[in-house]
Amino acid sequence: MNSEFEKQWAAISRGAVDLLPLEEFKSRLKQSIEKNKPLRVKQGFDPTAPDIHLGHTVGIRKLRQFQQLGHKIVLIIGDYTAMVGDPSGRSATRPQLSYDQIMANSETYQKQFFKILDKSVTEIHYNGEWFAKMDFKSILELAAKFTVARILERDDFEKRFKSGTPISIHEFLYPLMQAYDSVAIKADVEIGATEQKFNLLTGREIQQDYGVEPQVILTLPVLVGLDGHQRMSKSIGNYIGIDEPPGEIFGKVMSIPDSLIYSYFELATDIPETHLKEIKAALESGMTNPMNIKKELGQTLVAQYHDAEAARTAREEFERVFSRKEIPEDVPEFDASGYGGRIWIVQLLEDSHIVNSRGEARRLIRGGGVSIDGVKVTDEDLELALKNGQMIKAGKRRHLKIKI
RNA sequence: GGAGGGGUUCCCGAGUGGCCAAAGGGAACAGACUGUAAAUCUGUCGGCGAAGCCUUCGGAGGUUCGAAUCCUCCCCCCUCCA
Repeated sequence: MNSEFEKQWAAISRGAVDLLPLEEFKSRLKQSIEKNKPLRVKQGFDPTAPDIHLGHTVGIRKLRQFQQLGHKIVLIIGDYTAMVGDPSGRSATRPQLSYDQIMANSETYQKQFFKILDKSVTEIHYNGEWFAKMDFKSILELAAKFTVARILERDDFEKRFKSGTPISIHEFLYPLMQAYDSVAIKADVEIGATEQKFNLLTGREIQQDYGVEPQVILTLPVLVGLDGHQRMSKSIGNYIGIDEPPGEIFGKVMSIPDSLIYSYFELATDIPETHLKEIKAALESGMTNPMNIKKELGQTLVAQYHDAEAARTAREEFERVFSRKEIPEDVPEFDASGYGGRIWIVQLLEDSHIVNSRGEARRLIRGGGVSIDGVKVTDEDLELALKNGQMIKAGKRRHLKIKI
């Protein structure tokens, strides 16, 4: 029994930043093992965008570990909280989404969750299940359980308040809603990123107010996005979606700053501990070209969300197109048969939607970014004699094959 | 309700009558280089076959030869007081 606890504790605490309150957490786990009663482990996701990205997977992968240890995972799809938008870590109010948009997103969310989690043993709830039924009186009761001073303890609110950035009342409700989710599903454990700590702890207090045994909490590091500074987020656009095509995932991985390589391995992949150590050593020694380690990261992630074959292809494709500057495998064709054999290059770029405007086409040409069959275009007035199979390249990623 | 301060291009932010398609930074895109769609450096960064013209500085009117800049009304945000 004791060794079972040690085993579980090691798995659970790996990679975690905070386990609070620590002793309570341990005893809850012990009890669960002794009584053979799985812990109810909760995490909420607001379907504010159609994609689950690598940042989400940090938590989801932790959930899977719990699941593999036999605990009960309870996913909350925050259809109601999404209408507020979690202000955590944000410096401005989120735009409010329409309900239809939210529902459409939650569809894709569910599909993507179960790329990682085992659907058959996962409990899933929309928080609209309870919030839609709440009347105003119940909302007042909930709101009365917390004070403005307490909520202003939260760093992001405090900053906004002090700097005079608007905070709407409904944003104050967010932590209470998330906390109430824990009441509704009787969570034993709630997990989230470190920036969620306040919300998670609020859950404890509100649960007690409603006579439910308070949850313990587990926080995980925030995954930094492609830009290397801000947290990975859909709204910032610095993310890798797990549903993206192999080439996209691989390419985006290659675009992260070298400094992020290790944390991506640590937080977003399944590689064993021993290999993780090797990677750390390799990065620190400077003996290995970080590019190669990054390629391995890209391949690992593609394999994780597609398969090993796709990963290999993505890598080969990347090496072909970007390292050797050759032509990619699949180039979109453009039917240019209607031009009578000749076309102004700028017009061609615009008509094929490879650029957004003629101005952009001109600029690209001036900057030396356009080539035809490998020959750089220097004249923006060029009247191109069209040939079947001609390859047009605009910038490093946009290719076009002429079809007549 | 009162007093004051604001709303500028994707974002932040400068600009208070012509030199403003609007400084600077960020993002983005491109080029060079390379060890990568890293880093670094350089360039571009509203639209138009490019000449000038058109659209843009919260909205609608107005003053003026000329308005992001001045006036009027309206909308929105912030601060302090009540």
